[in-house]
Amino acid sequence: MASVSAWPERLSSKQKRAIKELVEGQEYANQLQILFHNSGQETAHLSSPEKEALLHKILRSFDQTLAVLSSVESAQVSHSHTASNQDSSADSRKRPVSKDKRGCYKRKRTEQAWTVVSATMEDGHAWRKYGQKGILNSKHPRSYFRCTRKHDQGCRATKQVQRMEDGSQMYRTTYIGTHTCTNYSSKAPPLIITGSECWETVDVNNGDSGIPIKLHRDRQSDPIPTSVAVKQETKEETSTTPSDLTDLDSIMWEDLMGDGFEYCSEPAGMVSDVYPSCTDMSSRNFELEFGIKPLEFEHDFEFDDSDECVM
DNA sequence: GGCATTTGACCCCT
DNA sequence: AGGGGTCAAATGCC
Repeated sequence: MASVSAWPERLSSKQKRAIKELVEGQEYANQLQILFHNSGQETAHLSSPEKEALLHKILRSFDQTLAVLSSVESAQVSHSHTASNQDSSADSRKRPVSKDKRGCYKRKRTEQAWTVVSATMEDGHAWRKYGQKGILNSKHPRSYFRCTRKHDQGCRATKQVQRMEDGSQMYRTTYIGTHTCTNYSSKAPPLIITGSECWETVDVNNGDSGIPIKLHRDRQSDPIPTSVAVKQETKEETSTTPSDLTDLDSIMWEDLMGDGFEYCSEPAGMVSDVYPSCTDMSSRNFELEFGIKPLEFEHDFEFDDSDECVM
């Protein structure tokens, strides 16, 4: 168990509190995992309310963390807006050119991300394309979209869409960040699930929406398509619980958490095989969320506390 | 005119 | 150093 005592000095109190909350959540998750491990054995007497209480503690911990991080972030955003408003006109396009400033930005590193394989790029949200790039060893370019509410509501959701390499008409869409806007139409998300290439795809019905969902099941260990996984990646420090997902995300989580779906509970070793693209931290978060194995948060990660690029 | 898309430039990260 | 992500001017569309 890592200690939380040796904070980097430059971390703000809020950031320290965020880390503390994460550590607490980790402890609760470990406890819960032990309970599940031992269920049916000597701790079978433990009531499910006890487990529920632990679960609530974990969720609360993540909520607190996200709240703290959000406040830190919004403070930084408002700070950068203040700075930029001082030296530029209202319309960024009309500001004195300064081509040097092009591309001046802070790359996002803290957003939750997950991948969806879909026959369509539509998902009920309004997106605006802001870029397209050819990707090395990929036949198809990758398109970059941001939420159309980015500016008026500060929604930070983005997505990347790329045609599948297998020649099918499917698109692999990576969502980064959750919608904080209220722009979501009632249109059901087309597809939810993704997995690694070693999983096979099974079509099932998506209830009212009439849009087929492709489930990826593990051929090796799960002959019956009950095991579903969302390839959820969390970049760096941010961890997300279903409770903080909004709109589309909530629906997705409900679909996944509802009857007939259960999360993979393969041994820890399998996790890295199934989710090869996850970063260290994201794997940990995945394991944490699914209670797969005990984990240790690194405390030497850094919050990006530097000033935003002034446009 | 307003908004979306295209596309080359620029910068971050590995 | 190079790939990938983002910016923003130019352009297109309604």
